[in-house]
Amino acid sequence: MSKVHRPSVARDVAKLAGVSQSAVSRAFTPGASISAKTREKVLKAAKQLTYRPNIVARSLITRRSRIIGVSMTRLDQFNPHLLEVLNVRLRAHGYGTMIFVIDPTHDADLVLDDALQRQVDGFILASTRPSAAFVKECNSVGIPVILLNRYSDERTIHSVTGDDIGGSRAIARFLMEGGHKSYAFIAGQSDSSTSKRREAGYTEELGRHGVKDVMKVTGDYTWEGACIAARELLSKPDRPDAIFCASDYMALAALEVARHEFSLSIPEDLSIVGFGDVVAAAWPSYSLTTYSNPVDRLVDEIVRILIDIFSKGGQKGGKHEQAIVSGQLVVRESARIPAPARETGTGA
Amino acid sequence: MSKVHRPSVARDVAKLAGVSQSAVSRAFTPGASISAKTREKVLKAAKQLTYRPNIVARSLITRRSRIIGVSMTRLDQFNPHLLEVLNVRLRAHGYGTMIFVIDPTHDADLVLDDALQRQVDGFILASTRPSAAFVKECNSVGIPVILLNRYSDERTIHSVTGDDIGGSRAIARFLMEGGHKSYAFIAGQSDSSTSKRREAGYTEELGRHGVKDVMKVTGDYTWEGACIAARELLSKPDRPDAIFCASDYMALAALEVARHEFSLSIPEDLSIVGFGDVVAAAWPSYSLTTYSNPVDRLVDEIVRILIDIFSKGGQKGGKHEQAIVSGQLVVRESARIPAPARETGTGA
DNA sequence: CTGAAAGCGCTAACAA
DNA sequence: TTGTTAGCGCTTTCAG
Repeated sequence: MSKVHRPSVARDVAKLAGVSQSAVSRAFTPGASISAKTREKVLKAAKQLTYRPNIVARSLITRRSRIIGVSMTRLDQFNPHLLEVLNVRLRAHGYGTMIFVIDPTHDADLVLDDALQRQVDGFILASTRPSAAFVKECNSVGIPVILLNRYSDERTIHSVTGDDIGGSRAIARFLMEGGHKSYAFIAGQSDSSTSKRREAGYTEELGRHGVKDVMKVTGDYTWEGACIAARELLSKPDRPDAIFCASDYMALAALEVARHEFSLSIPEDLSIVGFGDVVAAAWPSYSLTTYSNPVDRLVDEIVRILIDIFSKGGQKGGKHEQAIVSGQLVVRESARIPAPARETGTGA
Repeated sequence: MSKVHRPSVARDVAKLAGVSQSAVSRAFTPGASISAKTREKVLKAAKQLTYRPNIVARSLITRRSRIIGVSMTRLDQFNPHLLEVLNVRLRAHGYGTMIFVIDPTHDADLVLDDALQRQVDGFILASTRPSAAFVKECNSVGIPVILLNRYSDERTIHSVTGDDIGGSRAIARFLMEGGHKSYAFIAGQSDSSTSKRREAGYTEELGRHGVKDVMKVTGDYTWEGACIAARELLSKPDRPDAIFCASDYMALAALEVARHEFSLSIPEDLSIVGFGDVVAAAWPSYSLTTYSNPVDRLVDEIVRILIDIFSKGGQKGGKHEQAIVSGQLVVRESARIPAPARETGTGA
C-alpha cells in the first residue's frame, strides 16, 4: 500500500514558488499586501503540492481557534435542524462547530472545561446550566457565552430565545376564543426558565380574562413524563378540556395518551397545544396546533451577536444582549378552532 | 466592567511553582516521568492561576488535533442520538467532535477541505459522498475515513453499517409469514448503497420463496417523496398489501398516506414496515414494525476502528474494515403478525 | 511589495 | 527526575 506522506507546509510551497515563506502566508490571507504576480506563483505551487494552510498553527498565533462550542444535554431534545443551520451559517463566517454533549448526571463544568482547553472562541449553551464560576471565567478571558432558549438573571451572559411569553399568551387567547371550560398546563423541568416563562404567559393571559384556575403538572420535557402528567390530568373528575404543553414533544405524548388510553377525540373532547413547531407536529396523525420557534431567525441572532463581538475584537464586557425572536401561532387541528371569524390578533 | 485577562500559560505556572516550563508540561501529561512532589507544586500553582493547557499548541507539535470530523447532508435525517452517543464516547478517549453539514447542492469536497485544514484526525461520513480524489488524499496523509451506513466498493475506506441485507431478509420473511399477496418497496435515493442493499435483501429473500414480482417506487428518503411514492403504489388497481420502506421516516409517511388519503386500516388492509427503529416508530399512533439499527453498537464499532488506528500511530494503509452490526426485528403493529407463533419479537 | 526574524504555547529530545 | 534547547507551521512586525 502507498506510503503515508507528511502534508506539505508553507515552506515547501515557498521553495517551489521561489518566494519567501511569508509570501505564502500572504497569498492565503485575504487583504494582505501582495502583488498579483506573486500570489499567482504561490497559488500555482500550492496547488501542485496540494498545500492547505494549517489552521491549528494559525490559531496558535492569532489566538483565535475559529471554533464555536455548542453544548446541550440531549441532542435529540435540542433541535437538530437548528444545529444544522447554525453550522452552515457559522462556517460561512469561517467558524467551525464543535459539539459538547453533557451527561446531565455529571458535572457540566467538566465538559465545558474541555471546551475551554480547546480554545473555543465562543459558547452556545442549550439546555445546559453553566455554573456562575464558569461564566465568570469565560468573561474574564473574553469568551462570549450565549444561552439558547434559556434565560439568565445574570447580566453577564447573552441569550437568544423564542417568544415564550408572547407565544403562550397567544395560545391562551386562542384557547379562550375556542370556548374551553377548564385549562391545564404541562410543565417542563421544574428548573427550566423557558418552561416557567411559558407557564407565566399562559396563566397570566388566562387570568387577565378571568380564568384563575389552571391545573399544573410537570412532564419534565420527556415523553414518559408527559404521558404520566397527561394521565394524571385526564383521570381527574374535573378533567380539563384544554391542555397547553411546554414543548411539542410533550404535547404529542399527551395527545397519544388522550386518544389511546382515554379514547378522547381531539379536538372535540380535548384541545392540546404545544410549543416549538417541531417537524413531527405537522404530521397528519398529530396535526398539532403550536407556536413556532423560527430556527432561521434564532440562528441569525446567535450569529449576529457572535460575529459582532468578534469583529470588535473580543467580548470586552459591557453590553449583554437578550434577543427574543417572535414566532407565530401555527393553527392546525389539535385544538378547537374558534367558531366565528374572529381575529386572533395581538389582543390587549 | 472587569478587564479581559490573557489566560495564563505554562511559563507563568512554572515561574510561580519555581520549576521549569517542561515540568509543567509533564505534570499535565499522564505517564510522564515526574516526581509526585514536583507535580504537586505545579498543580497547586496551576490551580491558583486557573491554568489550562492550550490544546491548540499541543496539537501543533504532536500533529494530532484530537478532533474527529463528522459530516452529513442533513442532521435531522442523520440520527441525532447516534451523534450524541458518538460525542460522549469519543470524548472519553480525548477526542472532540466537529460537525460539517454539507449542502447537497454544493460540492462536498469544499466542506471536507475545510475539515482537512482544521487537521481533523479522522472522518466519519454519513449520507455524504466523498470524491475518490478526496478519499485518496485522506489516505495519503493518513487520515482514516469511516463511512457510516453507507458502503463503498473501494477498499480504501472503512465502513460501519447496520445489517441491511440481513434485516431486509428478516422483514421479507416476516411479511411472507403474514401471508401477504403482493409486495412493494419504497426506495431511498437512487444512488444510496444502503437503499440498494435493503432492496436486494428484500427482493432476494422474497424471490427465494417464489415471490418474483415486487413493485418498486422511489421515495428519495424524504417525507414528501415517500408520500408521492405511497400514493402511486396505492392507486394501482393491483395495489400491494405489504410495503417495505427503506427508512422509518418514509414508512411513517406512507402510513399517513394510507390511513388518511386511502382510508386503509393498518395492518388489516396493508402492512407497512420500515428500517432503523427511530424514536417516532414506537409512538402509539404509528407503532411501526421495523428492523433496528443499534446505535450503541454502531458507535462502538466506529470508536473501536478509530482508536485502533490511532493507537497504532495512524492509518498505515492496508486493512480497511467493513463492520456490519446486526440489529433485530422489532415487531409492532403496523404489519400483520403471523398467525401461528405470535411471539416473534419483543415489540418494545 | 517583499524577506528576515521573532515568536504563539507547547512537547520532545537531549544532557545533566 | 529535571532543565535546557529546539522546533511544530504559521502570522506578524520590521527593515529594505
